[in-house]
Amino acid sequence: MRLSRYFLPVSKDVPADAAIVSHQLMLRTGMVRQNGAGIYTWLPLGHRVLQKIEQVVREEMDRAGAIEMLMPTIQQAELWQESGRYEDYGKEMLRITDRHDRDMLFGPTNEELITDVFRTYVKSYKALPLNLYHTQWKFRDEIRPRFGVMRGREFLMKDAYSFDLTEEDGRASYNRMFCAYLNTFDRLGLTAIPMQADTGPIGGDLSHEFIILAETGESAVFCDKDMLDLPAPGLDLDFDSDLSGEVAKRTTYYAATDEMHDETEFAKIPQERQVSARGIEVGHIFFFGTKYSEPMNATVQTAEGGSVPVQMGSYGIGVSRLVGGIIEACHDENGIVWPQSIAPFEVGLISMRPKDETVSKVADEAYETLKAAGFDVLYDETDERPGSKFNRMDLIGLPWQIIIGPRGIENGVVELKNRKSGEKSEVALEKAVEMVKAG
RNA sequence: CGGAGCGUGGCGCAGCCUGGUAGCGCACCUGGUUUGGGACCAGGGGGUCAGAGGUUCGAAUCCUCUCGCUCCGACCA
Repeated sequence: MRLSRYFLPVSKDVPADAAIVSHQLMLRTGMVRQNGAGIYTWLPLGHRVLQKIEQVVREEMDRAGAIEMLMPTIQQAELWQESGRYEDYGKEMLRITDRHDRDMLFGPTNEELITDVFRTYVKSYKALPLNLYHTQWKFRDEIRPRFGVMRGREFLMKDAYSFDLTEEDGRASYNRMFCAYLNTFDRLGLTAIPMQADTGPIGGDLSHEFIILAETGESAVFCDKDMLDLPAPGLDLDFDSDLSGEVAKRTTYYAATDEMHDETEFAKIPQERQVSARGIEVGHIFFFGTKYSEPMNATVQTAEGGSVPVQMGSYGIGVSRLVGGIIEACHDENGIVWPQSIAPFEVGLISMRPKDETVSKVADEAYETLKAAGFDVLYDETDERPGSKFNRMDLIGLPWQIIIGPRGIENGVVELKNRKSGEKSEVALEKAVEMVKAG
């Protein structure tokens, strides 16, 4: 993408309304624009990141055997009346009425809809296990939205739903999601800690929150330091195998959020391993058995000819929240430092003298070479001073910068800068391509 | 919903107390000089001062109401 043709409204000034660094940076880099309390327009740069995160989440869900679909944002009230949650959900549910005076709502989550889909089409235990997911906008009329996209009212969430014949199978599905989540967050450059969680209004008895540590996190969290060093299960994990060992490896450690915290248990950890910090919840998984299948009559026939309510779980990842969460974890005094996996562009190409024919020709060629190598490239060929170009590129945090100017051209090299380490090297373009590919 | 604060060009702010032709920095436009870490000079465009009532000869400024936003608390991906 040529910067002169792109839409990238960056700002030097820190917006007064933004209280935390990720929100400030998102506004300064022109990723989002606020429309109202907790409601945001995603501008091109922010939209790119959102889509990249969504894609990583999608790939890991697919790898774990989940199947993608798409459910609507606006739902009819009937299904919610059936499950009983139309009353239970309270004011957080945005209720609306259509022209025929029908009760509708903007979906805060999708258990009812998916259960309805399931009961309509699935009748036999032979179709199980089944895991269906989608990534869709949700609306929760929060009492107090805050911190930009971290607690918006409208937010993008990936939610998956598992269906199994028995509770034991259901727990196996839960374990698959547990491992898939660890891999997902790992790919996003995050250390996410699974923590025993309260099940809240969704219900059920088995639930974990996935928390990333950040000073600006909304909840106090406590865990064993050793947990932070556990590697993710890995992309070669066999999801058809028994994953209870992988899960147990991580659930034996002490890790709890504020509301589940047990000071006595925590004190049993050696002092130097006690981590007391703040965290951001980026994922939440539940196994809730027949909480919805029973009232909504979602049953399957068993091999014996009987009929039982299906065992369900639900698994959410806050995709739009992750944008803020990742920035909280990945920034420095100069701006954002994107992990390569989700950077809006992988390479920022800077032409130092766009008005100089030689420089411009070499830079244009480099642009084509980089694109051909498969990179997303933001090509700054604007006629601005070097300082503002460097600063802008640092601010938006692309992992690699390739700088092309008269000095390098004389020696047949480009300057490659790693945004995270700040390391600069003068190498031939081909070598730079290799280095970027290597990460 | 309880508590605190803020609404003045796109962004950051001053002006309000003590009423009298709306100002500064950034950004933007034009011309020129510049060009390896946010340049300089000259000229220029853009604001129903959140909205509605009221007081007054006169309101960004004083009074009343409404709306919006932010922060702290209880709730949550």
